[in-house]
Amino acid sequence: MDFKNKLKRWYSINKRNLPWRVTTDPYRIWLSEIILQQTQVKQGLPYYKSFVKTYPTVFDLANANEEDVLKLWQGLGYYSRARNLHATAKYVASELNGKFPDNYKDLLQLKGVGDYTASAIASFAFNKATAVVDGNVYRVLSRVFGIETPINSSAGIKEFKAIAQSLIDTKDPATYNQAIMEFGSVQCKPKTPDCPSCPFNTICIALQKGQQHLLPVKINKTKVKTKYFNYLVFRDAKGQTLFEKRTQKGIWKNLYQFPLVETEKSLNISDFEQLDLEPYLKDILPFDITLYNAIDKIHKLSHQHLHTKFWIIDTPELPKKAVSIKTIRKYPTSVLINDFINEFKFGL
DNA sequence: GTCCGGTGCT
DNA sequence: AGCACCGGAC
Repeated sequence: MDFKNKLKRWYSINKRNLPWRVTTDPYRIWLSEIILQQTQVKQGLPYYKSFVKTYPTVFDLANANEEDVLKLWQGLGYYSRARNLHATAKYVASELNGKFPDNYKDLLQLKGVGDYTASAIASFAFNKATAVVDGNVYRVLSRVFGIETPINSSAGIKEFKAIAQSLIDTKDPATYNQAIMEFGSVQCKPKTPDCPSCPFNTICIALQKGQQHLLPVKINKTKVKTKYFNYLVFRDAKGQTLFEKRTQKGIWKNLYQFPLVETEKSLNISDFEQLDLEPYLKDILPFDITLYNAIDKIHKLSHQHLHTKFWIIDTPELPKKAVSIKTIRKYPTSVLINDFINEFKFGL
């Protein structure tokens, strides 16, 4: 049996009864698809019901106040969906006589309708053979066929769309589309796929390799944050400095560093003098401050760019916890601090 | 805490 | 291509 027939057999046994699956009314299908974007069935279902009840037709929704629509949407999140929903209802009601477009290309023009939703409505309401590709489809196809192209790359988006389209049942595209998404949602789940009972467990490439959890591949898009670090490099008459353990979680936990002040932006000397350094300087007076590096030293980590300044603070006497500068190389520290120590040499 | 997920905008 | 938008599951 081929992929689509196995899938449809699985679906006929395992499908949930959901109200948008027993209608071909484009309005209700569109409404359900907008609600279900970025939203699980369990969370979206009560909203779907209340929208259908409050606004049984696209004209009812078009005639509503935006505030009332937003109120009904309250709690679902991504509120631009509700604003787009209302705008599209008004457009369909007034410009299209209440008739939704019946094909992928025209559906795509509607506000709030992207590639997935246009394909979904075209197939569910108009029986067009346009394959849907949502998060479930990416997961199922990448695992069953062992496709490692990142799903959030332009190559991956094209590749998965083409594969989905090649697998679709052209005789009954609506059922096929429902089936593959339901399968991804119920059986081929992100964290705990039920492989032992899976109809594809004899052909699934990911299962053969034991790599279900590694697929689909996503490019790490952890955005790089810019942070501004100011290290306070104290020196006293006895050749001591303050060097302390970084105990907070995150980078460099349990490594040693000079006292650190993180700021919102890069500081010049007068900014620095405005800072409230009370917690660092309460036992330390008088002092003289100079900036070691006028240009920020930029230290790059995978997810952070640290713009760093080293402030040299001379003072006659430091508190008891101060350590001899001669000993600081013995402490574990970051490359950033180590490079500074090697470069600055503390005038030695 | 981290992961998950479509569309619109730039 | 990168980011903003939100709430829930785990």
